Amino acid sequence: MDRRQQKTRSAIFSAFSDLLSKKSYTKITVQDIIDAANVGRTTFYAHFETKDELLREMCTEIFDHVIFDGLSAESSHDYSFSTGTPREIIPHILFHLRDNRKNIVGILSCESGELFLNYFKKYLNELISGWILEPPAWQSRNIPKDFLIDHVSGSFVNMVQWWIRHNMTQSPEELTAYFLSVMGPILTMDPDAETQSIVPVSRLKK
Amino acid sequence: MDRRQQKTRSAIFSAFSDLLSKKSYTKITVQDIIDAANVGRTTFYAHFETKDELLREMCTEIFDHVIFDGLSAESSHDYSFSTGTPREIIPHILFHLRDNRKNIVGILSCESGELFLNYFKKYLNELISGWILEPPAWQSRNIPKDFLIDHVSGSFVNMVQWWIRHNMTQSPEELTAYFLSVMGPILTMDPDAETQSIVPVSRLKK
DNA sequence: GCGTTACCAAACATATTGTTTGATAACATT
DNA sequence: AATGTTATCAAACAATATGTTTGGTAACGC
Repeated sequence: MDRRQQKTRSAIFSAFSDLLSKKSYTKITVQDIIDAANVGRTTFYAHFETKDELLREMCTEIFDHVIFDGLSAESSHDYSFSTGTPREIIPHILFHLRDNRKNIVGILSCESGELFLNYFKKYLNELISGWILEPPAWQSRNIPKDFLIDHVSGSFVNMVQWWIRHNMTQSPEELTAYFLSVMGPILTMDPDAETQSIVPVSRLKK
Repeated sequence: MDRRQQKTRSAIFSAFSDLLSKKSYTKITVQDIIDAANVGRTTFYAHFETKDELLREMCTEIFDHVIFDGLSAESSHDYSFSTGTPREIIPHILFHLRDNRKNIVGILSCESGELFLNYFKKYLNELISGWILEPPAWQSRNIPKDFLIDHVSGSFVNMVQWWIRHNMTQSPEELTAYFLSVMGPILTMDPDAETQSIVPVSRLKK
């Protein structure tokens, strides 16, 4: 890809990210972005059709290259997430989120964060659907599986929002413990399931 | 209040609600609302300073007069929610939501629903904070109480979204059962707690 | 070095916003 | 029923945002 394109693209992303930390998405105009990124009007529209598409692409970029790339690169060559338990993967994702807080917090901490989190949730659904305990247990209670998936991914992004509101002071491990606790027996792919659902706290506090 | 004001106000609310079911909040212009409500430009701005304020007021109105009025009117004269268990109150709220689906679905089913749901969540927090099991059980795991409250209310609005995506086909009781199940032992104000919480993991594993 | 391509400023038509005007009619009050 | 008040309206307004077109410049890949 042409270096000029890359430069422009990242200038726009960066400017947009900055603006999002100051203003709500709705109030940001294309003109604002153009000014902040210091690019020509024509150039902006050559890259993105609308402001909405800019947001969408930025979300995709962050999740693809920042969060999940790290995952697949470190754990194995498998690009899917079938390897790894929630207990391993969750803190991993949280670490990456915290590492990229500069890029992410601006987007999440304002009104527009909701849009971003929707994309996040969609990404997570694929991952999480493999974590839900299969038929015998939960299905037998006639709770639809897609309800459970939606509950787990919704709870996850909800937790991330909570984390950010608290300035990410908790450690990823701590947060993972919270999460697995409130998920209770829904997630049971974890080999050591009995330590998972409850209590590790004694160990945590040491 | 002047009848003309009421008429205008509800005309705007109604028009806005209709528009929200067709377009995303961002794409709706004040002009659209004015045209749909068939009111003068000046009139709109006499009622609402901005489109955002219109949304905010509409949310407040719905939650105040539609959802929670019904609650306090039927259960007791107590305006707070300290009476009643989650098992009683949750289906109650869900009923009211479904009764008013015409007003609500439009707001929730599109992108702008996120804004609305944020208001919803704030309303719920007060109610839910009374439902969280106190110290002995959950607190001892060192999970912050505000995390739990946020998790419960977040899960609730998440569920409502899921419900709407499924055209509210499930009954409020069914949905309540789902909810209490996934909440597990977090909510234990319910007298008959054993049927409420999930399950006895031992039973699960059989 | 050459052809391609991204970039830019400037100007453009169109649409939206929020305000001001002055006139009309519905309203509450007596 | 008369009166003073107030909500409504259309029309016009300036200011701003959107998205497109133009033609010229400079960086790029090969």
